[in-house]
Amino acid sequence: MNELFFQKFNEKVPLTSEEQEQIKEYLTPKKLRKRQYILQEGDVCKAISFVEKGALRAYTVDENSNEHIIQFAIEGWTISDLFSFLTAEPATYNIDALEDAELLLITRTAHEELLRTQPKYEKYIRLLITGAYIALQRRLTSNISLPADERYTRFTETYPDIAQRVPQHMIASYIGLTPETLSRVRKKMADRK
Amino acid sequence: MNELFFQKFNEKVPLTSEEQEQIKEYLTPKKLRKRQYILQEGDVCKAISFVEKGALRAYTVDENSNEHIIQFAIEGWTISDLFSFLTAEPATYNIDALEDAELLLITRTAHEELLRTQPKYEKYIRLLITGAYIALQRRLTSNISLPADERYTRFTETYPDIAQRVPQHMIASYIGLTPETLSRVRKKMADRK
DNA sequence: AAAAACCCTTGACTTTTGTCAATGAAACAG
DNA sequence: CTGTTTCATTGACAAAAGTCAAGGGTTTTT
Repeated sequence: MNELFFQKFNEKVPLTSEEQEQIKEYLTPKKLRKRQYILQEGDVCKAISFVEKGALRAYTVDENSNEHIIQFAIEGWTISDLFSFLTAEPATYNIDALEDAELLLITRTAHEELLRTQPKYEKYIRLLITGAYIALQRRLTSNISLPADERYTRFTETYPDIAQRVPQHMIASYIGLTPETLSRVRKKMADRK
Repeated sequence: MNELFFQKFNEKVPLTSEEQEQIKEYLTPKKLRKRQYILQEGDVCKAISFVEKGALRAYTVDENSNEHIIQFAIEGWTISDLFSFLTAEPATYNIDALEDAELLLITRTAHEELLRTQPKYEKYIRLLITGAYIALQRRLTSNISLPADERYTRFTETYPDIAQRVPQHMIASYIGLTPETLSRVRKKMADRK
C-alpha cells in the first residue's frame, strides 16, 4: 500500500504513472509493532520513514533519563534523524512506534540514486524539508515566546489528531513541560471555562 | 563584491565560471545602515538575503512589546522569512541590521527563474535549507532539554563570533531568557570558576 | 560637549515551573 | 482473570525564571 505516499508526493510534485512506477521501486515497506524501534541513538540512521499507518515519535534521553520528545509522525508524515541520515554519523535520536505502524522507507542508497536520476524527487525533498523547516521555526517561536498554557492550546489546535492519540506526558515533553505541569495547566484552563 | 557568496556556494555545489556568471546576473547587491529594515512584519518578504558583510537579526514583537530574536546572520550566512518568501503571505518577522551591512539579495523572481533553469541552484537551495533545518532542530532540542546556563554555554561555543558582536540582551532572547536572568547566569558561571 | 538612548547589572519580590511522593484508574501481558 | 506497568492527577515544597525599579557606564546623536 503506497497510496498515501504518492498522494502526498503528487500534492507537492505531480508525477506521471511511469515516474511513479520508477520511484516505487526504491521504496521499502516495513511494519513496526508498538514500541519497536526503527532507530536507536548511536546507530546510523539508514532511512527516511514515511508513515502510511500508525504513529511514531523521535526522542532523546538525557543524563537524568528524562525523555524529550523531538517529533511525532502519524499517517502522511515523515520522520527521520536527518542529520544522521545525511552525514552517516551516529544518531542522537531514538525513533519508535507509539502504535503498530506501516512505513515506507527511503534508504540512503535509494535516496542518493533518486536524487541523481529523478529531478522531481529532488524537488519533492526540497519541498518536504522546506515545510519541515517552517514548521520547526514556528514551534521554536512558540517555545521561546509563549507561556505554557498557550503553547498547549496552540499544539492542540495545530495537531488535534496527534493530541488525541498520544499520551499526555509526551505532549508535555514536546512543548517543554513536565507531565505534572501540563496536568495543572489543563486543570486551570478547564476551571476558567 | 560577490566573493563570499560564491565561496559558500562552491563549498556546497561546485560551479564552472560560466555558471557562476549566469547566477551572478540574478543577484541584487544592497547596502544597509545599522538599524535599517530589510523586512518589516506585515510586508511580504521579497528576497533571501545573503550577508557579505555586517550583521542582521530576525525578530518578532509580542503583545507586551517584547522582542524575541528568531535568528542572527553575519558574513557568509543567509537570512529571510522563508514562509513569507515562499508563500507571498505577510511576514511575521522583522529583519534589520545590527551593523552596517552589505547584502546580496535573491528576489522571488530570481529564485523561481534559477530553480527553473539551473539545477545546481536547486541543489544549493536544498542543501542550504537542510543545513538550516538541522541547526534549528539542535537549537530546539537545547531549548527544551537544557537549563539556562548550558544553553548559554552552548550558544557561545557554537557561535563565538556572534556572541562577541551582538548585545547580550539579544542573546538572552535567542536562548529564551530575559536579560536579567542571563546577566545572573553569567555571574554565577564566573563565580564558579 | 551635552543630552539622549542604550545596555548591563543588581536587589527585592512574585510567579512559574519543577521535584518528590502518593494515589487511583486504565491499559496490557501472561 | 490477575498481576504489572503505564498514565494522569494532586499535594507539599523547592528551584528557576520573570518582573519591577533603580543605578551607572557606554555609545550615539544632535
